[in-house]
Amino acid sequence: MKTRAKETALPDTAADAFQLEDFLPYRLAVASAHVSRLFTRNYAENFGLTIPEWRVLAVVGRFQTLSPSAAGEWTAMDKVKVSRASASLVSRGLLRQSQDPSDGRGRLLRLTRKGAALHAQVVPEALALEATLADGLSRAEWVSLNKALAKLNTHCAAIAATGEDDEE
Amino acid sequence: MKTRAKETALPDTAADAFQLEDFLPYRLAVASAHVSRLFTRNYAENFGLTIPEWRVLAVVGRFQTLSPSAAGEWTAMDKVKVSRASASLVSRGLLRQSQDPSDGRGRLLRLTRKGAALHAQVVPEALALEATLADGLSRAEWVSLNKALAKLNTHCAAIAATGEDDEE
DNA sequence: GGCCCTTGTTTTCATTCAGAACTATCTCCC
DNA sequence: GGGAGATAGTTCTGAATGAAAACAAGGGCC
Repeated sequence: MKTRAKETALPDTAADAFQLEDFLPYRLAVASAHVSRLFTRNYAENFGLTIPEWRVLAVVGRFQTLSPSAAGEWTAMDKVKVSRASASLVSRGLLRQSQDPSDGRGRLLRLTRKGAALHAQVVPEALALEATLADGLSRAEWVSLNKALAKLNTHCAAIAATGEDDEE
Repeated sequence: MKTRAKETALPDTAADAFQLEDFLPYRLAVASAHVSRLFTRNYAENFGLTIPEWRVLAVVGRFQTLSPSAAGEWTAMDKVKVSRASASLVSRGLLRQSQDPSDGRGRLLRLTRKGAALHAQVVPEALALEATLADGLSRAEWVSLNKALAKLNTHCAAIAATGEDDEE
């Protein structure tokens, strides 16, 4: 455009006009990083929890009893991450892990009394932080953001699935 | 106390009902991780670029000449990340770094011919991948997602700013 | 019983990140 | 003009994260 004559005369005007800040993956990554940092700090400072630990706590608190693999599905974490997070929670007396009586390989996760108390304390806090975020948007925007993200997630999962098939 | 009653008005009932998958920070983190992985793979396999490198490339390509600190602002990265990314780009002959004649501390980033060629090649690819993501949503959903994320970003920045003031 | 699958834990190695230290330069102000 | 302090960038450090594979222990099916 302006200095086009100086350097290359390539037909890449589209590339020159590219604005990173309007690029959805960028926006998404930045938003997620912002929000994650907000939550990480809050969980770490007030409860000594990492995000994986918080997720396991949340999902076990919801289902009372859960296998690690089921926890992994609900929290979108792989088994390694679930294993580490629950080991940490167990070591702090927040979670109890027992054998699955119906399957020798399986384990069952369950909150201790202490873990349940923490859960009851953390959830409202998380919702409050979420509400703080929601304050920046109108109700309609908030709802549509949630819907769009949910849809994007399923769409990404679909893309990733087809990608795996193609590879190799 | 498993499912003692369907609904009691106690605070911990709210905690029991908490669904991680409807929690916006969770949705956002999962979506961002999905999308980031998609792009990371693509950039790495096809162009040998990491995401920070791609961001620097994009923003320098747009402004022709840019200081590292300005690049950091445009890419939402700290100076350390910019420094590493540009060092890597320089070492591969994609970027040139020179002294700022008006300030001995400052540097100026600028694409080499090779870097400009890569830029012209990567941007359409990125837009194509973005379009693939957009395919999963209606046009209106896509637009509102973008708007909502932009708004969320500015709101987060505001929250973080006030947080910093309070601390210590 | 033998073979292969699944569940879950642990290890390893490379990458990543936040924080702080460090170099060099500029600006302000005495 | 010369220090104190701020700023631009780079480098270093230790912790966290990730992917991938090794490993242990059971289960299911022939």
